[in-house]
Amino acid sequence: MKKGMKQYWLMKSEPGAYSIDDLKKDKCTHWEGVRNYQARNYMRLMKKGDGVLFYHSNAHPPAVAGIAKVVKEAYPDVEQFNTKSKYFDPRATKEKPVWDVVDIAFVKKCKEPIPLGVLKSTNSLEGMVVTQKGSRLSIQPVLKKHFEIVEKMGS
DNA sequence: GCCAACGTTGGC
DNA sequence: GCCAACGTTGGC
Repeated sequence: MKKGMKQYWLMKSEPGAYSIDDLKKDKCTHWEGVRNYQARNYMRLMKKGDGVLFYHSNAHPPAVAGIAKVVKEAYPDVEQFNTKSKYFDPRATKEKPVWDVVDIAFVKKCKEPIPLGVLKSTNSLEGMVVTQKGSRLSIQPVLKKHFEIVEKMGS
């Protein structure tokens, strides 16, 4: 990836836990609680300004609900040090943190959420990770062309 | 609520 | 290092 080249991602959240409306209200949030190495590694690749498809998982239907952007690149998740937190990790130390967060900001909400079923049946989105069977990863890379198609579908 | 698809853990 | 058991995610 060339320096300065904008990248695109999809980030999943259960709307009952944190929805696009919560992000709209908050304007900006720490994406805390990622406890999967592959997802963490993708977060570490994120650059300020990258585009994010905000996806509602475990929703009815599951759908892309809006657009966000990266405003702060990966830094340690304070919850891993908090013994009271469900995200506490006894292996993590301040010197050697294990888990990171990024900060994302609200950009816009889709006029209508774009259901997973529609993404799957859109030929031009073929190969998009979220449409593949068993795609549980909570953070996924998205191709520029796919991001732009989905963004257009939501406006 | 079911279950497929993973990821993680721990015994060996 | 292998792999069975277990836990979690998330669509349906």
